[in-house]
Amino acid sequence: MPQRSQVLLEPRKSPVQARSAASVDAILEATLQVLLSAGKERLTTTRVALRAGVSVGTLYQYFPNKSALLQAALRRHLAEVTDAVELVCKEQKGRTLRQMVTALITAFLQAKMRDGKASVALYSVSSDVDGAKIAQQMGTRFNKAIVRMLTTTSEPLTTDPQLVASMLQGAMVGVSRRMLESGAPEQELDTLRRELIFVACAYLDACSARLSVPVAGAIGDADEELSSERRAVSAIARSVAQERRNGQHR
Amino acid sequence: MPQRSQVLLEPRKSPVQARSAASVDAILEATLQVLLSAGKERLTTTRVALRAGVSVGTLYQYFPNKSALLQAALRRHLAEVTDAVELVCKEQKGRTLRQMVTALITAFLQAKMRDGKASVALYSVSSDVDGAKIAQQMGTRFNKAIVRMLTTTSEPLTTDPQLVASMLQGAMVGVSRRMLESGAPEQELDTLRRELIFVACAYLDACSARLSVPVAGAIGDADEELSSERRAVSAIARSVAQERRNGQHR
DNA sequence: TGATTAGATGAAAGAAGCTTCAGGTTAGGA
DNA sequence: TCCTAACCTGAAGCTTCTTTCATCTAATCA
Repeated sequence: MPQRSQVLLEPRKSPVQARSAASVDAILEATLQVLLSAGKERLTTTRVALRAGVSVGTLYQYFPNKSALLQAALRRHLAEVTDAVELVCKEQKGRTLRQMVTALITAFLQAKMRDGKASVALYSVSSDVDGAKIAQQMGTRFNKAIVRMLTTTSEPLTTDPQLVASMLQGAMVGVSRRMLESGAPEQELDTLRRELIFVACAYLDACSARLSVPVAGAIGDADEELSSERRAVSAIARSVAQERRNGQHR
Repeated sequence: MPQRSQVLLEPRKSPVQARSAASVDAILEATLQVLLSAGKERLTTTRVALRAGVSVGTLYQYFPNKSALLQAALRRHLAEVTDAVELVCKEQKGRTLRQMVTALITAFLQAKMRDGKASVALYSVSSDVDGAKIAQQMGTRFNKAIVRMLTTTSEPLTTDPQLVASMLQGAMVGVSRRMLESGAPEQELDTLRRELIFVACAYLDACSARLSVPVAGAIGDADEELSSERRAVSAIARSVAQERRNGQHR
């Protein structure tokens, strides 16, 4: 198995007639199915072709090698999730931070769970195949979308939006992955979703208050741990005042 | 390549004399080195043996197959991190929630970064090899340690500790993974660590206040998003009062 | 309808690495 | 010192999958 060093090559030949477009789609779909039913170990190009109702030769007409095939499948899946995220981020511009993260988290988890099994199956594939690179690309789009959204709020978000986005993204991806790999996703989903929103809200509340409070964390000898605690305290104090002003959101 | 369905088989033969124990260690060490220098694709049992200064035959005397070898290497690495976490969790019993998470996050990141490159390299391997199973085992130990720690606090943590632990763990693992795969871990490390602590503190503050506030989230028609927002608000309100009482922690 | 291009086929070549095993070497007790 | 068990060696067998390519069929257009 000559598995040579693969670059991210797209289809050798782009579909011109309708039937070939159908083939490409069937092959990609079959890839997922085989991954789910047979597992990564038993996924062979011949088997995928068989499942797709074509011959291996046809498969190799559109994908230069096995790696490219898996990449395409992975990219397709991740793109779905990322698209969903970008969409909500666009929709939520100008809203309150809480509305933003609530919508964001809900949309993310929904997209991710939409085909949760596929997600898990693809995790196992992403390590070959330069999956990290693809995941990172999506991660970047993800991140940028969040940042763009965050910067449209009228609330005083005094922390680097980039950093805030990293935290949110890390927590979301981390928790969802943990859930997916735990075997019983559906049951925990709603609990985890609510709690994740809660975490995000608590964090953002604290963020939008941080530096707004007079001096606090800037002065003094404080070791870093105390300093970070202080920041949180300030955050909370400030947040209450603001909450009172708003009354309600949405 | 007969890569047959592998169970988690440990060494075929346990080292009796000193030299063989040394061999096993050298082999495990070499596995990591080859993984780092050559990458997963080029990791062959022969190459590992060569690097370890033994012959393939010797390798197969202690590991029934390639898979078992990789499993052992992965397990060894994850155990280091988990051990570190269990240790801090034990040390921090009885302290304040903030002290707990500060120590926890610091220790976790330190252990994880201690050999960050190995972490990343092993990510790529964990998908073959039933790595998920191993990771999950460690995840469970991780989780239990946190829960045990959390339940020793005197502060009013009104949320299911299991759930809190899941959030903390998800966020920690998610953020650290994101960082490790970003390519430039060292630079972001400190910023992310501080912020992660900040997130955790904000969350815990909110948690320990949640239900302590009279009724709030229990009554009413509120759709779930508003409800979760309300909980956060309550949390914050309550937290301020408490902060004032304490003055300082640690 | 004939020519031309797109698309499909699948047997078989080739590769590459895992694993074995028959035979050598070393250590340590009697 | 001798013997036995532990340990080590590495060439070669074996398996399995990827990928090719010569050939065939279907669509499109003049």
